[in-house]
Amino acid sequence: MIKKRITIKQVAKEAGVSTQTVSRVINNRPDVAPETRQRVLQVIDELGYRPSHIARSLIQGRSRTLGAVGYGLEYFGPSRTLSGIEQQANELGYSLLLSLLRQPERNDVEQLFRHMLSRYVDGIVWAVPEIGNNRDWIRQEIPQLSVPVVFLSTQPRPNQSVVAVDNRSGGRMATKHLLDQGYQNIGLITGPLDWWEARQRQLGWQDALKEVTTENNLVVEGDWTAESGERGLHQLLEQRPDMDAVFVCNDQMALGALRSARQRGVRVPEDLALVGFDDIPESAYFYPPLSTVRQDMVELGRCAVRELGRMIEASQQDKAVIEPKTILLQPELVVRESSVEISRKVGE
Amino acid sequence: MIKKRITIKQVAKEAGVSTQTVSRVINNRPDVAPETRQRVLQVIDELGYRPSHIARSLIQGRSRTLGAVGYGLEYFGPSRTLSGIEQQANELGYSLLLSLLRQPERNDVEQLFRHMLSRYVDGIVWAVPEIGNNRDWIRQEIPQLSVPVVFLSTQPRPNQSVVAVDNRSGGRMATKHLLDQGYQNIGLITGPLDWWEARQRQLGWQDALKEVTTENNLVVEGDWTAESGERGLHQLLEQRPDMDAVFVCNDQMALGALRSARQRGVRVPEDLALVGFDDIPESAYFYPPLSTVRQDMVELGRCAVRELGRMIEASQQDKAVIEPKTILLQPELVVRESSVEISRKVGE
DNA sequence: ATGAAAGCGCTAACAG
DNA sequence: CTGTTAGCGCTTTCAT
Repeated sequence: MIKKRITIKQVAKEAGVSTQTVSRVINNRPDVAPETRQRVLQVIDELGYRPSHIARSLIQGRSRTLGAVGYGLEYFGPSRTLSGIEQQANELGYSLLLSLLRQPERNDVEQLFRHMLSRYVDGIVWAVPEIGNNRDWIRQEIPQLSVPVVFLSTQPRPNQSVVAVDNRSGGRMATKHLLDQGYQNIGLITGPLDWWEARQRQLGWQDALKEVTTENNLVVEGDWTAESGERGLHQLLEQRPDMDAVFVCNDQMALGALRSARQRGVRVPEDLALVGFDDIPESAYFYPPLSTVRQDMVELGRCAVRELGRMIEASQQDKAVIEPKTILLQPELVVRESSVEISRKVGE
Repeated sequence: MIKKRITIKQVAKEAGVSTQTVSRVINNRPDVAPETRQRVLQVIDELGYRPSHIARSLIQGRSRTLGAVGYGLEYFGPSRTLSGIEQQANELGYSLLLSLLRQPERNDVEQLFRHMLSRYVDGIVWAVPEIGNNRDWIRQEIPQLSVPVVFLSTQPRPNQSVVAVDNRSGGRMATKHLLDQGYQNIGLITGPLDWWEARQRQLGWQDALKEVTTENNLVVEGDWTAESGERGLHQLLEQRPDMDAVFVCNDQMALGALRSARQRGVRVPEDLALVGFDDIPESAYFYPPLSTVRQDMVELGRCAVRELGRMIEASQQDKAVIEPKTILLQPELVVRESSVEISRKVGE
């Protein structure tokens, strides 16, 4: 049952060559005589030999492994992102060392980094939302850090590589769409405002309304949950009975808002139009189907890993360190019934 | 910028001791003089030394890393499960090497295992649903495998450790609940029947109906998507206009069924009761709120890792190899409005 | 309580 | 084309 690991030495002995030659074979080096190669390959097969990645890592100081730090896997976005990260890492020939944060607000970054570095990760994808000042460590830690890091969904910073969805643009799209449909008083249910992404969506809403009066009582802060969306809409409608549309900053809260509307006898979209954010698979089946802003989280993850791969390559070749980039992915408006003028006309 | 790794040697030299002593200190061995320890610790701190996990793994033949193989992270269940796996692994002091399968039906298991073993994982959590015969490899591969493996959501097999939710019991609960509420003709929208879990839920439905006639035209096969739930209910209602309740095998399909009912003017639960499966966060906000069967996927993952940890310990100590266990987690019925008799009475 | 030697499994840098 | 010699960073003997 307890198999002893078969080493390059045993293969070498069995094949009557040096370990070097075996090494050359398993690394597909060209400078091996075809027959020798054949023989070695056969012995490898017979013995069931498999190279030790660990030994290689030790020598080369790199492990072909990427560290991924995530948060909130229970939500739709983050799990898609991780999926994208894994896919791209895999395609680039990297393994993934996964760590999940439980308290994204204040994280013991130092220890986490140490942990990953002690495992010789070649780079790190930081897929944790920027909340409060949970990025303050960057300035202190990063300069001493010996591997490239890419940040996801983070406010762009000089000298850092960041990949994010353009939430502001998304918020603008959603709001502009509502204006285009003829709605006048457009409320906002935000995410928790210590989240950078939530603030960006709010800014987008403001952008779109800039020429219209932007009043304070059109905004309520939610916490991403359906429950907060339900409460949020109640409150908003109390404050502003004349409100005829709301940009709700994620689909879950929009679902809550939908219930809220139903309970108050407010028809969507006839009396009130709603646009969400995220395009979770369920939102097409809400009642009514929810207009929303789709962000391609899988692509976000892939994109981050691609960028990280580039940085790793560059640092390996000791070229001038690659210029940190900020990549913004554009979201896409998905129009469904919860915001469509045509229903509105019919309804009124 | 390019930091050279600080080694135990440098620390030893700086502290005026041998590398051994340093090793003892960083491993918290008792046999070091207090003063020596102090000195070494101080040098470690000054130099910013961090032990290399890789070197340790090479020597000890273990890496304190668990391999996790997953699938379908974009769905609610699997991502929760992974979250649980990561949590428990972390608490037990293990890192996680993550691999995601893209085609769960036919997977190149061999290569994946090799990959993980070459990285000296101490054990593997196989969190891929059992679909078709994508477990056939077990008999061939496992005996030769040198590390413990725990299978999630897999049909229990002799000599394998399996942790799964009791889907059959869940199906029974859901159906029995509908019977208890006085519904008579209870249909079924299943998941894809090449999934073991889907078949189990179906068996649960059959169990509950065993004394009632179980007719074939009460069953439709879905594919877990809302769309298939929508189609499924249409078809079922065509076939059996007398049907007054349906157990829908996941919440997404139930959402589709809800729409289907609405479109046909069928009231839920007055004309038709619905029970789902999973208890995704949204289902409490469906219209009407969905009764469902909750499974604790986080606990599933945790439980699997705990079991794996035990197996690893045992194999390390070379005790008689631990007896493979099958652990079944019980799901829990969550009753909401989509199946409640009281509404029914009111409605009729 | 501490140190010296050996080596985990492999590759880099030379030689030949 | 192939072999030799080091040594990655650490721990495990076994001394002392």
